[in-house]
Amino acid sequence: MSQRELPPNFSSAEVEAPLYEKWVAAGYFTPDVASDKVPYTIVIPPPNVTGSLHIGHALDHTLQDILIRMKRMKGFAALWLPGMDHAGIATQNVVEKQLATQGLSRHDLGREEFVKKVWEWKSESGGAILGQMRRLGDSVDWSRERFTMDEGLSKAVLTIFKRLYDAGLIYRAERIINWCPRCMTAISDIEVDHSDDEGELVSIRYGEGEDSIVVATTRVETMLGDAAVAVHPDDARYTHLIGKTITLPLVNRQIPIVADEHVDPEFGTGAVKVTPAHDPNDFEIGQRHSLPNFVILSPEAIVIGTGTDFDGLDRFEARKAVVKTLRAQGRIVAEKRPYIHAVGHCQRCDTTVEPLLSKQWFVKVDSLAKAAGDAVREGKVKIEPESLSPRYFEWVDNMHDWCISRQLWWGHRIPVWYGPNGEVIVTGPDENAPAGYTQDPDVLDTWFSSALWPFSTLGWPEETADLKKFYPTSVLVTGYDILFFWVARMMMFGLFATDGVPPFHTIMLHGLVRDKFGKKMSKSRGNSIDPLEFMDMYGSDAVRFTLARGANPGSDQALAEEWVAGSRNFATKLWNATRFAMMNGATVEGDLPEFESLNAIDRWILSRLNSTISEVDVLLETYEFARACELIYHFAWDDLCDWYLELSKEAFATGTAHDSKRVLGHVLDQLLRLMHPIMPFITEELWTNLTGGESVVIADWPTSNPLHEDAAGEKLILQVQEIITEVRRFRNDQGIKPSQRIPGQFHAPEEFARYESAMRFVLRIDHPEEGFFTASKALEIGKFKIELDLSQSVDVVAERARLSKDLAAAKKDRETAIVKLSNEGFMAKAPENVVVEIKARLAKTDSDIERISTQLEQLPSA
RNA sequence: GGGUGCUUAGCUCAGUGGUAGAGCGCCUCGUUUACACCGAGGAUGUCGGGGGUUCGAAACCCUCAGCGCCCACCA
Repeated sequence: MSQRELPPNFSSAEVEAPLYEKWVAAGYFTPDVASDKVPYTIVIPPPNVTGSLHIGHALDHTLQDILIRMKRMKGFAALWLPGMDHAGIATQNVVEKQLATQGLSRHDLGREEFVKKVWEWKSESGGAILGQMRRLGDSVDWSRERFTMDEGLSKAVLTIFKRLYDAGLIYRAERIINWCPRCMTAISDIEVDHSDDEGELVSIRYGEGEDSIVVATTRVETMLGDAAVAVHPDDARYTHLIGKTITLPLVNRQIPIVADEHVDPEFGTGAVKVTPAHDPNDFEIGQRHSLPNFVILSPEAIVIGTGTDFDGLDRFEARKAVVKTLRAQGRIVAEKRPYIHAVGHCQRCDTTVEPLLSKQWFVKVDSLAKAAGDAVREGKVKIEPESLSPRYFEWVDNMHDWCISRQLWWGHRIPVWYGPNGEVIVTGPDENAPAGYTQDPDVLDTWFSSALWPFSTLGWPEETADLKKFYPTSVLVTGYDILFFWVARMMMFGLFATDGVPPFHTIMLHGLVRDKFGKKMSKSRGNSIDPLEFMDMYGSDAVRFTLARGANPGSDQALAEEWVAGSRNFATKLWNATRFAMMNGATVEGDLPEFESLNAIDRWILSRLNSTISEVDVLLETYEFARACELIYHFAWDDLCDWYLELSKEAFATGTAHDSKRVLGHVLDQLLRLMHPIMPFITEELWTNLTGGESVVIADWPTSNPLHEDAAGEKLILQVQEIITEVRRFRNDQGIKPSQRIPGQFHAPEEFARYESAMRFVLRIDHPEEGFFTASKALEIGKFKIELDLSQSVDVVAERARLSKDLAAAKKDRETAIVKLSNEGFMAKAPENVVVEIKARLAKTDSDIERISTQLEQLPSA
């Protein structure tokens, strides 16, 4: 009769698309700028567009969407700032790789053609991602999409650049920067990943006889560019050499021996070779001692201009060759191999980064970073969870100047023009350089424009209505891994551009998604998870719920297919429960019956609903997604499905459930609203079917009702649950099948009388008939007693085992209670309520022990 | 080297002073009128080791051990 029914797959276009269109039609994605309520905005991160949805993006969007949906249901003018169309080096890399398959590089195409190709690729992949985000129920305002390269953002970039330049915070200088010989561009400090690699530490003797000195290096080839040898000024071993010159081997250049505080006399020989053009430390030493910069590597990292035979060799070939030659000359004093040391790699392509002397544009970060740190220190901006704020401070307080120029073609062109006579001008929006000027060929670091996101997307620098209404934004939700890249920079630029207004008041940081063993996901490991696959298999709601359920503030989450399957099961459970409720006439029509007039079962579920609503509300407001999901899960599954529906079945079956139909309708109505942000699609479908309402997306957020708090009702049902569980355990131990009906007689206190029939229904215990054999078996739970007529004899062995186990447990409880109560310290210092509780526990164990002992004695001796 | 976490049931993780929890997995029984993507029942942990504070510690302090992440210009 009952037919198995499964909900539709809410990730399929047929089911998801109409719901989505409905939300659009309901105006859900258009923020109500006229709303009186305080606006609520969330900033979403600009994902690295790679053409497919990364699980990390899915997590970002899920959490953000949950907050936005909740706020909109609460009546806020909530807005979600989009950020899909962001351009990074990653974007350029993808296209370069495509070109490489045809044996081409970007230089073969030329700047214009290349940018065109990137655009083409982006519109395809960007579109694909938009569609994928939609399947998660993403409540982004699509009309605000595509900001990166359009005029709106360009204007913001030009404005901020000029302001910073005029304020003296952008400058051009020749510095040692991180250079990627593969990408052929400068990259900033944080785009360099350090890893401990196997290298070599080679000690080389410079000079002859008494004036010789030994230096050690891991990059032997750089000795070709040495400009000096440095020692510590207080190092007695070398004082006689300071100021002298020495011959640099292979190159035969005379180089001075200088004294510099930077040198650590404890390390190695206490003498260090100085290569100002190829090492940041050495560059500084060079500056202090006016040393020349010998550039010996090309942008491709090929040795050049040394006048030696090594010219033309790749840096790594040159390293070997130089060692070989020096060894032949007897100048190698020691070689340590392998020598493990930190080596910088390009974050994008993993190529070993080369420190290179180069003329680049920088942002002077001192004042900006200070302000960014102070905003958090002064409490203007809160980092959630707070435990991650030291990470922020550590970085913001120790930041180097930020290299913002990139020798790439995709991105915002640096708005600096050079005149024929060496003039330098910066053009703001709507300004043009005079004829004959040429523009700087470099583009800006992608994070330069990203840092403008919170206000550029709102129309800044224009004083738009959106900007007035929604800036500063309320909360930024993102992974902690992006704290330095993006968050700190938004803080710096936001504070600068808007005269001290921080771009958001809360930074909510979530963790990273890892595989089911808690291991980092990586392509090479093959443990990457594709959220789209899971959405296809289990539905978008299941993926969302899984991600939200795992999102404990600031900590990583392990994700496996089993969890997603479990969430899908939960969705199915909800689907079936609602279907069952509606079959039994659950309704939202009319007023809720007077609370006091309801039976304890109804009052209990309303009371439980009440506390669930208030707790979930608090948890979501404090970004405790995982705990909110747990509460909802257990309320829906345990309280509602396993207990309320089971206990109400008898009333529904006998047609005596008028009030319960209304209560059940109310509970589901409220529960579905509460769950909507977490499982948008299925709740929309169920809620509209149940209530006939237009859309749950525009329904009011549920509020707790203090009148529905009912401690007495909860206590009574708790006892009913204990009784039922005990009887079930007995039946199970006795090997009585769940479906087998047995006759039984209830002896219970007055307050249980009203619920006897419900309990009989659940327990499958029939009223006694003629010939009822009362002596067969009596179960006692507290003051409650059930006599059962077992047609077969009682399984004495099983029953003895069961009772013995209960007895042992009770005795153990009694023991711990007695120990506590006879402890003078405890009695003197423990708070009153704890003492009362322990005393009650003791009383209970006393009566339990007596009852169980009696039962044991009455058992036939096998 | 600096910073910061973690160590609780087979696995992944909750749990900030009052008798140890969840999900998954495992064992037994079961098509009972929502649901086998299910129901009922069950087993499983001296809460990393050692000290200390406290009437009472998984939780607070010290220490040791192991693991992780971030940052870092030590040749």
